[in-house]
Amino acid sequence: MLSKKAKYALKALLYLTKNADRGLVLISEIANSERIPRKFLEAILVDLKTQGVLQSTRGKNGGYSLAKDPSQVSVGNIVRMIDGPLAPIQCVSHLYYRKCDECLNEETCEIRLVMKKVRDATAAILDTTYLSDLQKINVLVNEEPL
Amino acid sequence: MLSKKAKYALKALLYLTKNADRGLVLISEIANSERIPRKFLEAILVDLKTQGVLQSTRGKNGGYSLAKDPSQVSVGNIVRMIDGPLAPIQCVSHLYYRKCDECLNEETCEIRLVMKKVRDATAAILDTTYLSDLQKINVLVNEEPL
DNA sequence: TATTTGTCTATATAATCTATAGACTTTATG
DNA sequence: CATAAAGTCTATAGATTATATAGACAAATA
Repeated sequence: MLSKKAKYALKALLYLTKNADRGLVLISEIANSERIPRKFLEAILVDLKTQGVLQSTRGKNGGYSLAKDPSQVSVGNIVRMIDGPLAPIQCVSHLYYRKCDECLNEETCEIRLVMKKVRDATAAILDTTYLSDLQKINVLVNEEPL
Repeated sequence: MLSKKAKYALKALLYLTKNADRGLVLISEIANSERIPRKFLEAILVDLKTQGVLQSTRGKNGGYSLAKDPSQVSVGNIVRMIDGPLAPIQCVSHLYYRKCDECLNEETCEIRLVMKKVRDATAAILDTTYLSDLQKINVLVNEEPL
């Protein structure tokens, strides 16, 4: 399960992607628009800034904007930043690999093999889906005829 | 992330699958062989029994065995029994569907679409992999030449 | 009736998730 | 230079879940 934190992060980043032409956007605008608890969102944005996905300016007229091109930030990147490994078990993770405590022989672990498939399938989707891809999805929907 | 509980459940079921011909197997044997905390495993097995995957007999010569044919029990079944939904977000789950609290329009939610792909890919793997499939994996490995 | 084995109930600890409060710092602008 | 508007930092708190452990209880067999 994706944490709420990660879901909020994705929503916030997508909002900033959609509003990239408007320059800096206020935390509270994002919080209101996406119905994310204000203070919780603050912490998430600081986190994303630390990780280099966002940039911000303080003081009057300040706010947040993307630090990278939306075509360079994948959903997989973001989920990993907030929640850690995509893999259902760590012994199958690429970036967060760790041996299972109780496992005697990793080579012959059948569960490991199934979970590896799941990890690979998940990564294949999330690591090839970028913010820019998500943004495009509803363009047609929003362009309703007058 | 799969919980340890679910991983232990899978390991225990796989162990029982491999030892199906031996009749009833002791909790403590499973716990020792798979290095699962004994008392914790107990609770898991009771759970799996309640859900109809296992059967047990009390008293001397008692123990656990599978209640179904291993070709009828999928990894997806088991994971759902213990951890609930396979889906990364509930709004995309088939059996545990629930609307996201903060979501205004589910139809146009881009995040929902990516996560739906992940859920479908995961389900495609786990719902078509049965205990019997897992059991087969190491048959060749174990049949080492003398 | 003693022993073996599963069952039930309660408890404990730790971690994580989700969130909130409030003081502080920076920046623009009048 | 004072004020207002914004992000930042630190602390905390409540709830839930994960991961166990202990011990009394019930059933089956020999």
